[in-house]
Amino acid sequence: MATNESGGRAATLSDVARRAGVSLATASKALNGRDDVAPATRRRVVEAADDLSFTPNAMARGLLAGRTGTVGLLTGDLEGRFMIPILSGAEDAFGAGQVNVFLCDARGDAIREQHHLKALLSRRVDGIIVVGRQTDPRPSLGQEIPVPVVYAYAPSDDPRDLSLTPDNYSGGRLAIEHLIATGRTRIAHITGDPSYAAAQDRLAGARAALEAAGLSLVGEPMFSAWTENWGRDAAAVVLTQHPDVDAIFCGSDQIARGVLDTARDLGRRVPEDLAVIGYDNWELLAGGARPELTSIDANLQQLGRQAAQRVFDAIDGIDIGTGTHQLPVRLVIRGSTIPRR
Amino acid sequence: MATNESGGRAATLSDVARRAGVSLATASKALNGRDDVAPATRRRVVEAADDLSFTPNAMARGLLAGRTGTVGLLTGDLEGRFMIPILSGAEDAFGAGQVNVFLCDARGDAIREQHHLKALLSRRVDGIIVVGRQTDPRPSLGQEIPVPVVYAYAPSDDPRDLSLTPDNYSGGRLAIEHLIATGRTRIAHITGDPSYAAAQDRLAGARAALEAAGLSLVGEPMFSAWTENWGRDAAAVVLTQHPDVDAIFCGSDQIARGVLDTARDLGRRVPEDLAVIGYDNWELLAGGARPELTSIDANLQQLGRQAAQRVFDAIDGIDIGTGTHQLPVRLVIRGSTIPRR
DNA sequence: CTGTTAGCGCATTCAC
DNA sequence: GTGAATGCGCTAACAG
Repeated sequence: MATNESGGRAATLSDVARRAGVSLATASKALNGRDDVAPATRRRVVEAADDLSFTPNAMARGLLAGRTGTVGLLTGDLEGRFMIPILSGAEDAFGAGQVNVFLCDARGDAIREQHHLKALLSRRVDGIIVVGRQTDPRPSLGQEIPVPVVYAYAPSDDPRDLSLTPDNYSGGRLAIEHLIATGRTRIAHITGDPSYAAAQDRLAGARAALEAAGLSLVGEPMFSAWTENWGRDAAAVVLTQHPDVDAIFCGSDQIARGVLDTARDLGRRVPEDLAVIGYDNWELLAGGARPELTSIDANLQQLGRQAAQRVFDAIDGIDIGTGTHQLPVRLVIRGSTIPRR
Repeated sequence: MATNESGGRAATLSDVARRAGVSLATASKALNGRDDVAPATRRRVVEAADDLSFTPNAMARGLLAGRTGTVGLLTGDLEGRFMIPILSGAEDAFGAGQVNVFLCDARGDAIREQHHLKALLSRRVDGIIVVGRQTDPRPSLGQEIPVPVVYAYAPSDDPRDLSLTPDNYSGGRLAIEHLIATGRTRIAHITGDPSYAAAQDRLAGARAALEAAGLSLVGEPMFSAWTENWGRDAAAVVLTQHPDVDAIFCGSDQIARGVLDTARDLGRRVPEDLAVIGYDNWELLAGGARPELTSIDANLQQLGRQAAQRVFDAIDGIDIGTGTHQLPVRLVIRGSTIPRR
């Protein structure tokens, strides 16, 4: 709880002006660092403002300026693993630029999303970032929004929008190239829900890399859920049906954790007998695994930062372009693919 | 990206009034559902507003009303595991009440926190929730804040503030009572960083429950890090030094995961030979474990919701009280403490 | 029922 | 250099 400082509302610029014995206009100039004000006067004003712990009313200011210095972050699902880094990156970028972020969680509900969108427009946000929960294209907010919109993670289904999404194809390719570089040739793939674009894109990248090396996947890719349990079960199948497999590319770190479990149960040494590579580079899972998990990092925080930057640019009138941009991912090598020295 | 709808700025209430052929005031009344306006007139106004896709300017409205319908969420560290549910709960509660949330991440930096606080006050938020990253008391924002402040998770160190924090003591007690109820008597404790109040409080609760049953911990509680690796290492020590241990109470789910690993390595069957209980009920870890992990859930989303409710109440002039309130936690039973039927 | 008037807090013309 | 007006978009008194 808190107490009001001076009995009533917050101090206003008139209060400051009165206390400093100057006019409202002069007080404004003095506090805003305009140079057509006498040094002595400025000092008096600043002091008065300080005494009253005056805080300029951003609303009043925004009303005049036409910009609010706020942006909306419209997320599809806060709980998701991928929101946080993106959100964090965006908040970081905006925070440095004196911009404040309205957080709205639509909870995967289109109605709620519409409601939040309306609220954001009512607040006259200068821009909006829409963060989806999957990398599958999502419905566009439409072209009628009066402020710049950038889609992050889940691209918009309208090519006239600007979308930033991780390059899952390259991720799959990177993973396989790394496995091949460490001498693996019998590579299987265990991944999550086949209805996810992420699963399909990573697989496509993986296949391209294999093909480029004159190889192909051992067995069919195994699809099911993005869970540890699925990783365990699938690995048991793979290692039984194809005992000569020397590497498994997993669609997520969770799956990879399950795979590691089963590998140990079946007496396969990782990485000597079997290399395992995950996806997402979720520190909690990758760093806690035994051995630690090599993984693909989608640079999500970076993605959030870039989305923010684009919104910034758009607000400044810079053309930010359109279309879906695939942002680079990176390989993080740990002990599950190369033996410790 | 987006296009401006009508070449210029967003439609204003005057635009609507003009188009409907009424005065500004009438338009306002019509749109705000005041009853002293003719039905026909209202229809015309609403229609005009619709045509122009008029969205009321919340700033202008707020300027008049003295309240903005916004609150600040000042977090210490977005990345942390505990922020999200709290944040999500708060956003949920506020969202239902037409309130929008400013998200500010201080990243554990006092300077940045001060900066964000200033920004929030400048935006004239109606209230603030401060979410800390640990349950240790944190410095108060002070009593000079002109709006209600509620501290969540990390309580304020000033008893004049209102703080909501999970009841770690009860959590420790619940865990032990459950183990005892399932027939365990040789119980060890492996937990995280001893400098965390959470570690100490949970331990204290555990000790109380043991004492009440005429028991005591097997060996000294083992403190180190909140990690899977520590859980593995510590479990090896415990199970070697005290082979007769029949239960391990872990300070976090991560630690518990490590303990499960070692238990399997050493041939202990869970839960038959050894019961393991975690803390936090992190679905990802608890649900993916083999067997699934019994754990203590701190009801963080609920905590976030309650914090929001308190802020609501305070805004409405209701006295929300002071002091640190310990919110109830709950036991979630899974296969690591009771055998599957 | 409807329209006119007066601000909310501030930045920005302009005169002085 | 400084101060008196003007208006951002809107709602709440009033008066017609």
